[in-house]
Amino acid sequence: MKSTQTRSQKTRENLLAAAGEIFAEMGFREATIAAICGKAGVNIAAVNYHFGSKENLYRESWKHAFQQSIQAHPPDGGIAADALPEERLGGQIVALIHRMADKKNREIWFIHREISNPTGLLGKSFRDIIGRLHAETAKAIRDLLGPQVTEQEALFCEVYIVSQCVNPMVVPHKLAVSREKRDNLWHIVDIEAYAEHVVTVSLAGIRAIRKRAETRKQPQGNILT
Amino acid sequence: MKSTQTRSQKTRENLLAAAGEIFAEMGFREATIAAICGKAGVNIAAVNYHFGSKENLYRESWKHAFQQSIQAHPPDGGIAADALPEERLGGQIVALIHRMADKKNREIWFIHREISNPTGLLGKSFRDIIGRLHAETAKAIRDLLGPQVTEQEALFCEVYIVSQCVNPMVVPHKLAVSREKRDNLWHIVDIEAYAEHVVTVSLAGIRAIRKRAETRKQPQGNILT
Amino acid sequence: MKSTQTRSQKTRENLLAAAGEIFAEMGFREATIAAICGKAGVNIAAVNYHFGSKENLYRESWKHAFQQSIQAHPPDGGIAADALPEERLGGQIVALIHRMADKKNREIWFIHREISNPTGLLGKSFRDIIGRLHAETAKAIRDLLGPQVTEQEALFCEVYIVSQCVNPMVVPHKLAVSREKRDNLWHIVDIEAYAEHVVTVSLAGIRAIRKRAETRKQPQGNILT
Amino acid sequence: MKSTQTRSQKTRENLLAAAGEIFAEMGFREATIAAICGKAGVNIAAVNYHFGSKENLYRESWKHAFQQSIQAHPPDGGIAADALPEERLGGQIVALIHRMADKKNREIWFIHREISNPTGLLGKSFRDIIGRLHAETAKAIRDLLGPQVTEQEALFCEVYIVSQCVNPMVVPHKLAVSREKRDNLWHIVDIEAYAEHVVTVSLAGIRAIRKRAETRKQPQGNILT
DNA sequence: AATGAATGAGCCTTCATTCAT
DNA sequence: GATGAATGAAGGCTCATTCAT
Repeated sequence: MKSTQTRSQKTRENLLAAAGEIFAEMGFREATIAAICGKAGVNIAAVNYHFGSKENLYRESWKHAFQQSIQAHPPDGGIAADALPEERLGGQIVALIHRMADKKNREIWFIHREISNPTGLLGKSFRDIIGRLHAETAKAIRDLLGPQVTEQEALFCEVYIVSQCVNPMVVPHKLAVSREKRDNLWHIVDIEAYAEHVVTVSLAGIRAIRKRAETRKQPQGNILT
Repeated sequence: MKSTQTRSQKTRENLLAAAGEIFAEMGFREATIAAICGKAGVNIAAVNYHFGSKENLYRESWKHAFQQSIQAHPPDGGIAADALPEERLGGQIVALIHRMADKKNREIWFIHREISNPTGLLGKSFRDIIGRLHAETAKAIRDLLGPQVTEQEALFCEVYIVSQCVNPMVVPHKLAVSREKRDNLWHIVDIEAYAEHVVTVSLAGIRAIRKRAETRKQPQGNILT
Repeated sequence: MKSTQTRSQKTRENLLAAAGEIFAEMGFREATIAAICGKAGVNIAAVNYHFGSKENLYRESWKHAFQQSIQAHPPDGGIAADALPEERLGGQIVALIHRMADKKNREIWFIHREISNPTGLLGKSFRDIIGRLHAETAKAIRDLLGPQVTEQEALFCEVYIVSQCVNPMVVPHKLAVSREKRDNLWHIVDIEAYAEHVVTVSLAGIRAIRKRAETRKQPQGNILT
Repeated sequence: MKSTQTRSQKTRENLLAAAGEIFAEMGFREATIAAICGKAGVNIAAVNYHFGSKENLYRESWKHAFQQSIQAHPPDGGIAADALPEERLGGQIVALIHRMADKKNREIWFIHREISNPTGLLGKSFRDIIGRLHAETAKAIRDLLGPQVTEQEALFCEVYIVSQCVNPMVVPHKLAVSREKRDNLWHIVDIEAYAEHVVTVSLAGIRAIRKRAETRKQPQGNILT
C-alpha cells in the first residue's frame, strides 16, 4: 500500500508529520518553515508548493493531528451509546484523560495554543469538533443529574468534569513546578489510577448536585411556585 | 513618595504596566518592544536601557503582575489558618476562582503561556510562588482526607480541585466554542455560583475518597467488601 | 490544416495567445509563467519545453501580436501608393489611430512597455518593423512639405503627427485623470472624429511649415523680412 | 544650511534621490530595495525605517521628483496669466517640452510607468496634479478657439497639442529605433527648435479649427437652427 | 541620562527553471 | 513527448539590539 504512494503524497505526509511536531512544540509563530522542511527532509519551498502558505500547513497539520488523536482514543471509550449513563460518562472520562495524556498526541497542544495565543486559523472546523464532543458528554451528564437540576448546574458539572480530565494532563508536561519533585508534585505517573479517581469523584459530585436539587425542589413544589 | 518619583522611575513604571498588558495579550515572542514602548509612551530604546533586554522586561513584568494579582485576591480567601479544614479549603477555592476569573488579572495569561509556549524565563521565582500556594492547599486537603488516604490519592485530590478552579476560567475567555451559544456553553457568567458549585462537588469528592480509603482498609479484617 | 494540428502545436498556439494577453496586461517581469500556463490550460513546464525560456516566449508573442495588429489595420489605410500625398498621409493617420485605439490590439502595450521598461528582448525585429512604417510616413510628409523645408523640420513634422496619433490612444486607457470627468477629460470617445481632427490640424501645420520655409528662402533677395 | 540638516534628514534625502533614480530607471517592481539602499549608501532596513514600505518610498520619491521638475520648469513658462492667449499657450508648450526633455527629470518616467504598468500607488495626488495643469492649458486653448468651437473640438485640440509635447520627449530616450541613425530618426537634438515648431503648428491647427467652426456656424445661424 | 537613528539577521513567500518519471 | 514535483535564489519586511549623540 505504501508502495503505491506517489512521490508527492510522500512529501505531503512528511511535511504534515514534521509540521505536527514542530507546531506542537513551538507554536505557530515560533515555528519556522525552514525548521519544518529541515525535519521533513524537503526543500524549503515545498511548504508553499504543497500547502500554499504556512497558515494552510498549520490548519492541515492540526486536522491531521486531531484525526490521529481521535482514532487512537475514541471519545466514547468503547462504551455503547445505550449503556448506562454512569458507564457512558466513565468511558468518556477515561478516554479523554488517555487522549490528553498520550505523549504522541499533538492535538492537545494545538488546542492549548489556540487558547493562550489564538491564531484564529483553526476557526470553524475547530469549533465544530469541540462542539460535537461536548454534546455527548453533556447528554450523559444530564441523564445522571435528572430533570430537577438547572441548566446552569448541568453546565457547571460538565465544566468541572472535563476540567479535571484536561488540565492536569496539560499543565505538568511542560511546566515542572519543581524539577526535583516533579514526580510527586502535580506530575501524574499512574494515569489509570487518576482516571479511576476522576470517575469516582465526578460521580460523587454529580450525586451531591442531584440530591441538592431534589431536596430544594420538593418544598417549593408544595407552594406551587 | 510618588511625588518624589524621578522621571526614570516613571518610565520604568510605565514600561512595566504596558509590558504587562502586551505580554499578557500577545505572548513573549509576538509582543514587540515597539508596541510596548508605544503603549508606554516612551522611547524605543528605553526597554534595553532600563531592563537590559526584552527577556528581563518579561521577567519583571510577570513578577509585577503576579504581585498585583495576589494582593487583589489573597490565596487563603480571608479564612484564618486555624479555621476548620472545610472552611480553609473553601476559602482557597473561592479565592483561586476569583483570582483566575479577574479580567484585570494578567498573571493567568503569563502562566498559561508558560505552559503552552514555555520561554523558560520565569524559572525559579515562578516555581517558588506556585510551590508555596500548593503547600497550603495540600495541607487543607490532607486534613480533610484523614490518614488512611495514600499520598497519590491526596495528590489526585489537589489536582482535580485546582483544575476545576483554573481550567474553566482560562479556556473560554478567548475560545468561544460556538458564537451563537457562547453564553451557555462553557462560558460561566455567574462566578459566585460556580465557586459554590466547586466547593460542593470538591467536598463531596473528598468525602468519597476518604470513605473509599477507610472501607478499603477495614476489609483486611472483614469479609464483606 | 487546423484539423491536422498536433497536440503540441495546439499547446504552442494556446501559450502564444495566453502570453499575448498576460504580457500585454502585466508586462514582462510581472507576468508569471504560472499565470500564462494557467490561462492557456497547459502544464507549467510547457513554456520552457516549447519556447525554452520566458524571454523567448515574450519575443514570440510580441511578433504574434504585431502581425495580427498590422493585418487588422494596414498601415497605408487602404490608400494606393500613387495617390495624392494628402490622401496617403490622411490614410496613414487614420490607420495608425485606429490601430492604436483598437482595444483588442496588444501590440501597443508591448511597445509602450518597451519604452518605459525596456527588456531589450524585442531588439532587431522591433526596430525593423518600426523603421519600415516610419519610411512610408516620412515620404508622404516630405512630398507635402516641398523641397525648401529642412530635414530637421521634416523630422519634426513626422514626430508631431505620429505623436498626435499614438499618445492620446495610449494614455487614457489606463490613466483616468479624474474619475468623475473621465468622459470629457482626455478620454476620446469618438475615434472617427478625432482622426479627422488630426488630419485637419496636421495638414494645417504642414502648410504653415511649408509656407514659413518658402517665405524664409525668398528674403535672401528681398529686404522686407 | 546644509550643516543644520539632521542625520535622519540626510538619510531620507539620500534615499529619496537614490529611489528617484532607480525607480525611474527600473520601475516599481523591478527596482529592489537593496539596489536603492546600496546607491544611497544606507542600510537595507533604512527604507522601512524611514518610509515604512517600498510603496511609500515610491510615492514619496514621485512627489519629490515632481516638485523638483515643476520648480525647474514652471508650467506657465514664465508668461503672466493676463498675457495674450497665444503667448500663454506658447509659454506652456515650451515649458512642457523642456520639462519632458530634461534628462534630470525623473517625473516623466514615473508617469510613463503609471500609464503602461499602473501601480495605483500615486492615486489621488497624481490625478490632482495632472488635473491642475490640464485646466490651465484648456483655458488658454479655449480663449484661442472662440465660442463657436464645440467642447469635443476643444478637447481634441488640447489632446493633440499636449501629445506633441510629451510623446517625442518620452519615446526616443530609451527606445533607439536604430542605434546607428538615432541622431536623425525620432531623436530630437534641438529642443528649442522643436518647441518653436510645436508652437507654430499648434497655432496653425487651432486657427484651422476655429475657422472651420465659424464657417460652419454662420449658415446655420441664418435659418435659426 | 536618555533618545532618535541605524543595523543585520532572519522570516515568509514568489518564481523561473530543472528533474524524474 | 510531456508533465507533476521539486528546487534555490532572491525579494520585501520585521524586529531586538546597538550606536552616536
